[in-house]
Amino acid sequence: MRTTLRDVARLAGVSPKTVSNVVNGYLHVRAETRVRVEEAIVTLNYRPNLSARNLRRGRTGVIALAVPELDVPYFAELARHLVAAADAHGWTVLVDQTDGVRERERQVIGGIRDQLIDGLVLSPLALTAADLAERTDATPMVLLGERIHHGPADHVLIDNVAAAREATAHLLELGRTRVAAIGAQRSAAGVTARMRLRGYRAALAAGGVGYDERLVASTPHFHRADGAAAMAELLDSGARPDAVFCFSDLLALGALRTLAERGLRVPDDVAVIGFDDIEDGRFSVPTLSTISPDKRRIAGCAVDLLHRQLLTGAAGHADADGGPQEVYADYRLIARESTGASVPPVPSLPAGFSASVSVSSAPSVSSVSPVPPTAP
Amino acid sequence: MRTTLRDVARLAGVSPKTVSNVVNGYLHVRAETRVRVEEAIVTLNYRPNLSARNLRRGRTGVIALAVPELDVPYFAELARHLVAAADAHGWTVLVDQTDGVRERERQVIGGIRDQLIDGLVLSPLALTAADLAERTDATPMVLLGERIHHGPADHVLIDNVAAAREATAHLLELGRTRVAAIGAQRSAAGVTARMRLRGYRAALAAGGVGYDERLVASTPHFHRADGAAAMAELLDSGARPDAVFCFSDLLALGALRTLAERGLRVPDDVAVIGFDDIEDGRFSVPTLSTISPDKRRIAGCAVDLLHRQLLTGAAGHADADGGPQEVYADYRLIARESTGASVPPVPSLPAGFSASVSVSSAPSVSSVSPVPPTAP
DNA sequence: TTGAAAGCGCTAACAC
DNA sequence: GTGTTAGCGCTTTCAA
Repeated sequence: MRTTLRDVARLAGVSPKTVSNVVNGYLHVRAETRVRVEEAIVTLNYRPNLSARNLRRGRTGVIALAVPELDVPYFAELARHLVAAADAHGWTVLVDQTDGVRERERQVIGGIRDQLIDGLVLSPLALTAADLAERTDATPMVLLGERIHHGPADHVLIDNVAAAREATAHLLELGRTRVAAIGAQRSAAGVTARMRLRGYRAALAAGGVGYDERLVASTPHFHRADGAAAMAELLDSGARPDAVFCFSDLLALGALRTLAERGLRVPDDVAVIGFDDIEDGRFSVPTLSTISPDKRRIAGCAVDLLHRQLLTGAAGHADADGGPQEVYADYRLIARESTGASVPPVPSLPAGFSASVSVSSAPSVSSVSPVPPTAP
Repeated sequence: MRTTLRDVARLAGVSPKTVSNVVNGYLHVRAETRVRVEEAIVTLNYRPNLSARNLRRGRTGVIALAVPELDVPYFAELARHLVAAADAHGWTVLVDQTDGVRERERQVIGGIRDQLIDGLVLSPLALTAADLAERTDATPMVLLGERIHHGPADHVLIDNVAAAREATAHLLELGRTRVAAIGAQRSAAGVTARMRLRGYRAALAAGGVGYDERLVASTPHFHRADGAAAMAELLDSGARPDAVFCFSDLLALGALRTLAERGLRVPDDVAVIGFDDIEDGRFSVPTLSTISPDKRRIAGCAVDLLHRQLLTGAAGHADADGGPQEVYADYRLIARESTGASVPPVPSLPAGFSASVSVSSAPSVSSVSPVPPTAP
C-alpha cells in the first residue's frame, strides 16, 4: 500500500493537518516540527496523492492542448512552447489530437475531460461558431488561430491578412508578375486559407497586378503532398507562374520538391515563399523564405489568458474586460534563398536561432492589441 | 456549483449507487430506471468528476509520454502514434518534455506525477542504469530505445546494430569505398549512437573495407544543424567521403544542405542515407534513403506492455514472464534518391503513405522476439 | 502553532 | 435490481 499523509503524521507524532501544512509550504509551523515531519516524509518516501488533492481543491494542475496533428511541425513546435509556458505556471500539458475532425473538436470543447483539466487550448480546424455557442462546459478555454474570429472565446492569433499581403508583396518586389497561390480552400474549415487569400489579393491589387484565378490552387490540407500536387497542377495548367506564395511551409516544401523534379530553378525560374517558419525550411535546398509567427509568444499568451480566466472565474473569456480577448501576436517576414536572399553560412547554432536575414518586420503590430491591425 | 451524482439521483428518484451503475454501464439495471436516470443526466448536464472517480478507483486513465523534444519529427511522429494507441485503451496521454536533461528524466521516473498517471512511457537520453536501479516508484513504466539495454524495465526497441549494418551495406553495394558516418557520440548518453557505430563498422568489415577514423564525425545532438556542421567538417578535413551514413534523418538533412552548398551532387558525388524515416525525407531534394523503424508498432507495443504491467501488478516489468520484457520492433531499409533510387512520381496520397521504393526489408525480425536478433 | 472533525464526489461491499 | 454504509487521501473550517 502507498503511504498516506496519515502514515507520515503517525510517524512524526503530529496531526494530518500539520503534515499538510508542511507539504504545502505553510509558513507558521515550528521549525522543529517541520524537520520531524520532513524526516518522516523522506523515511516513508511519501508523495501526496494528486487525485485526492485535486478532488479537495477543485483544480488539477493540468491543461489540455488540442491540435489537429501532433506531427505537423508547426503544431509540434507550438506544443513545445506551450509545454514550456505551462510549466512556468506549474501546469502539466495533456495532449489531444483531433485530426481536424469536427466531432472530435466538439467533444473537446464539450468537456470530455473537464474536471480533469483546469483549462483548454484548442487549435480548431472544423469547429463552427454554432458549435461554440452551444458550449455549456465552463472550463476556461483559449482558441488559437483565426477559425472563429468573433466567437465567444478568448483568441490568440496573428494578422493573417497583413502577413499574407507582405509575403505576396515580397514576391512582387522581386519583379515577378505571375504570382501563384497554393493552399486556397473552399470548405467551411478554410477560414485561415481565406484570410491568406485575401492578403494575397490585396497585395496584387496594391502592386497593380491583375488577379488571375488560374494561378490559385486549392488544396484539401496544408501538407507536403498537397503542395507537391498543387505545384504540378499549376505547371501543367499552362498558367506559367514565376513565383508562388504557399499558405504553409509544408505546402512550400512540397512545391519545391515538384519544381526540382521538373528541373525548374528556385528562385530564378520560380520564387517561393511559405508560411509558419518551421525548422525544416532553414535547411531545405534551397532554404525557404517564410512568414514567421512568434510561436513562443502565441503559446505564452494562450497560457496567460487561461490563467486570467481562472482568476476571474470566467469561462471562455475574461468578463472583467467586457468580453472575449483577442490577442494579436507578432510575425515577421524572413527572406531566404527561395526568394533570392544570399546564402548564409550553415549555422552551427542550436535550433531556434535563425541564421537567416530578416528583410522586413511587421509594421509595429502590438502583441496585445485588442483590434486587428488590418483595416476592416 | 457543478452537478454531482447525488443531484442526478435526487432528480431521478433513485439512489446514488444506481446512477453510478448507469454511468458505468452496469448491466443489471431495469430499463425503465436506466431511462429515468439518463434523462436526469441530460437535464442537469451531469458529467462525472474524474478526480473523485480516480481517487476511488485508484486509477486515472492517463499515461505520460516523456520525450526529449516534442518538435523533433521522430518524437512528434511517435507521439502521434502513441496518442492513437493509448486512445484504443481508453487512456489519455500527458506529455512531458525532458530536453534530454538527466535530472528531468530522473524526476520523471521518480514519480513526479505518479498517482496522476497509470503508466509512463519514457524515451531516455541521459538516464543511467544506476538512476533506474534507484527508482522506488511503482508506476508501470516502459522504456523506448536502446539507452539502458539490460536495465530493470520493459523495453521497446529496434535492433540498431543490424539496422545500421544494413544501411552501411546499402552504401557499399553502390560501390562506394569511402563511407563516412555522422552522429558518433562519446558521452555516456550516446548508447544509441554507439550501437549504430558498431553496425557501421561491422558492415565495413564484412565488405572488406578498412575502418578510417577520419571518416567518423561526432555530433553533440542529432539535429539538422549538427549534421550540416559535421558534413562541412568532413569535407574540409580532406577525408573525401563518397557516401555518408547519418545516424538520424535530421543529421542527413543537414548534411544534404551542406553538400548542396558545396555544389556536390547527391548521390553522384556523395550518397547519403539517414535513420528514422521522418516525413521530411520523402520530400527533400533529393529524397532521403533511410532506415524506417515501425513507429506505429513501437507505440502499440509500449502501450500493450503498460497494460500488461497494470494487469500483473508489476512495476516496470512483467514478472509473470520472469523479468523485464524486451520487445524488438521491425524496421526496413527504404532506398530513395539520395542513394540512387529512381524518382517516384510525386505522391498525392495523404501523408503517411510512402510513395518510395522499398529495396530491402529486415531479415525476418520478429517484433516480439525476446532476444535481439543481432549476434552477441 | 497545532489538532479534531467534516466532507470533496465517487464507487465497492454488502444488504435488502 | 436497488439502496445503505463506508471510505479513497486530502484540505479546510474552526477550536484549542
